[in-house]
Amino acid sequence: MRNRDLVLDAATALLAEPGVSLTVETIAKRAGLGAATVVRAFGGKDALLDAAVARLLGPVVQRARDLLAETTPYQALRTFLRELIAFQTAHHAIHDQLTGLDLPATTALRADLVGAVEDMLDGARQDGLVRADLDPAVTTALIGATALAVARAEPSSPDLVDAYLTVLLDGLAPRPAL
Amino acid sequence: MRNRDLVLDAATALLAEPGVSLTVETIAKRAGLGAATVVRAFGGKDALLDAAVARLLGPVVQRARDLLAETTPYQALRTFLRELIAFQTAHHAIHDQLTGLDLPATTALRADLVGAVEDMLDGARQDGLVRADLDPAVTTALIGATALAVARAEPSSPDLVDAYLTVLLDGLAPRPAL
Amino acid sequence: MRNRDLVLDAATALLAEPGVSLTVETIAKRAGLGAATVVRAFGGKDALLDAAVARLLGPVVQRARDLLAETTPYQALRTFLRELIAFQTAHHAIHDQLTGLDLPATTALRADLVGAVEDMLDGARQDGLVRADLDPAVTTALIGATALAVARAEPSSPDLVDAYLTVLLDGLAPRPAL
Amino acid sequence: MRNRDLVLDAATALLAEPGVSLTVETIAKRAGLGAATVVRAFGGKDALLDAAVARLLGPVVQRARDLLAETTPYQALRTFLRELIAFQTAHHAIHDQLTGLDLPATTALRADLVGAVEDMLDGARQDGLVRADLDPAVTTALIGATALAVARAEPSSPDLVDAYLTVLLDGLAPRPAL
DNA sequence: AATGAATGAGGGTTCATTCAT
DNA sequence: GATGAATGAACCCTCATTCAT
Repeated sequence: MRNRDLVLDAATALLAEPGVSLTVETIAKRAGLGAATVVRAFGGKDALLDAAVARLLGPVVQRARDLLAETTPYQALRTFLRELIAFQTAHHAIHDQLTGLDLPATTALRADLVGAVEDMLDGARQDGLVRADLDPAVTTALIGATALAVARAEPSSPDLVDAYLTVLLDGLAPRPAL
Repeated sequence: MRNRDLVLDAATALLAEPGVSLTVETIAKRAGLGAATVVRAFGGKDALLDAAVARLLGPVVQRARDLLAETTPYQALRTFLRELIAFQTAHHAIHDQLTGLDLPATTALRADLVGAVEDMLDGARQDGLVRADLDPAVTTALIGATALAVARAEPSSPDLVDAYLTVLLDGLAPRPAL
Repeated sequence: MRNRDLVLDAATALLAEPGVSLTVETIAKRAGLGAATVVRAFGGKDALLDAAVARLLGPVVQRARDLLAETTPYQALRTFLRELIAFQTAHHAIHDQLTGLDLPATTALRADLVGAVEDMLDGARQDGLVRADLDPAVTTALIGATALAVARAEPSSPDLVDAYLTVLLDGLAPRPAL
Repeated sequence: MRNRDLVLDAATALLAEPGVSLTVETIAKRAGLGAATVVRAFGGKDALLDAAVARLLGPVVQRARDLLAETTPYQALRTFLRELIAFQTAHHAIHDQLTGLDLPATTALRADLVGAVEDMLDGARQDGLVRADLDPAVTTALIGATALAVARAEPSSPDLVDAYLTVLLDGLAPRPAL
């Protein structure tokens, strides 16, 4: 069963390469296995990709939870957003090829991740560091959508990420009294 | 050729319908033509979709230029961003199905559009309405990436768009003197 | 669309050859076409076989109805059973390869055929030529099951058919008064 | 080898369950063994199924011989046919999944079984209880084919079996003198 | 010029069988 | 001797593209 890991490694690697086909055959070849073996090990392409993405996403969610426990919500948000973008940049192709597939584990982890970001935002709002005139859920959705987009922007540059974080956090800051 | 328009209309309509297959046959059926006619009229699926997307994007670019001529850069930016997001929301599926295709006309128009936004930003910056501590090109890229993402967010809601524009423009505002 | 007939002819021919694989590729090769063409013409293997079998079964059902109209029920039964067996013998493999497939047209025609046989039996019973101590539906089922089996027996011989009809009809005759 | 029995038990059980896949893996899982073990124990799927069916058929043949020794041929025939049908009904799927396979042991046992039925028929004919105007071999073939079909009829009902035996035996009875 | 028809390439999946452990 | 793992072959199906009509 160590081949499960071989397959997941191969799928992960391909997920990080933009423009790749991401067929079962491609994954199998990358793993040094036959296509049938790959299918058999996971029971279908969807399940395979679900497992691969979930394996990638798991540590990210954990990191969000850890940051929430270790530091202030606002600081957690700053740090986590930067890391999240770095992660998504590194796995550039994740979202591209996955539309229309049934990925229950991935969906669940994404919900966890959204929840963690919402917790960060709520805490920061209570600490007076995030404006209170925006709906929390909408704000979380906004961050989720835009962070992903920044990570996947072509070409991706550190400057873009810096600019994003600057604009976002300044835009989220409480409005100064007039 | 009148059929070119029929095909483009059909492709445009299908581009706006999420979850549709967007095969040559589907487009042809929608256009009331045979599949071979569709291919022959454009020389391939990529060229067809390129033409369809370009035809959609053309008026958008023109609108950006018009706004620049009619009003202040900052106001043009505000108005255009909202309209751009509405446009992309309406043609939700555009980006989904187009990854990996070769679309030269679309690429060129996107460059035009980016240029127009950059002009808006430059003008607004010179008017003192946008912060000057961010690289113009990077800022434009940031807007391009995030506006697209907000438009394609699931579920799309007017609240999300409002929150996006609020946070973005506040985040882009010049920093108050301390 | 004359290729629909080509495909149906090929499928019919293969249906008559015992031991053949009856794959889409086999059918296509027999028809002198590509496999994709065959699938495209019918929308799937099941639909193709359904059409082929239905095309075979249609005249058989019609013949049953004609016999009912032309002659006495008992005579119709005698004649039809012999012809039915001859038909099934000629298309030996029909039933073998079709278990588990979804064949709506075939199923409907089989129901028609069963209905016709039941009409023959009912009429013959009322004419006093078939015993009245057996349930009509059960008797029809009995004939259907056994006629098919006789037709598919290996090796099939005219003697077997003769013996079957003799035994069946004698066995179905009204019991003589003691 | 004790595993041979495990495998045969599993195969036998699956043979009795209609709608089951009857793959090597399914059989192995049912037997609590690995698929490779199953194949190695018999040298192939055909041999495995041949052994399984033969093991089922053995007692049936023996029962036929016992009945011939214990009672009159006609009574043996009546009893055996009912039991044979019950047996085949219970192992409904036997014939469905076995077409096209090479099963020498099964074939041999079927020949034995046919021989026993022929003996029953011959005896009954000599006792004046079965008509003499039909070829013995053909009559045996007729019974073999139809009994199997009745057993496999869908839906199987006791009424159908009763009707079959009634019609068959009445049809096989000597013709009354005119 | 238009198209119905055809298809080659490619995708996912199943399964009996083989082999290293 | 037993098996988890691997796989080649085979199957059904989709689709952009080509071609004879």
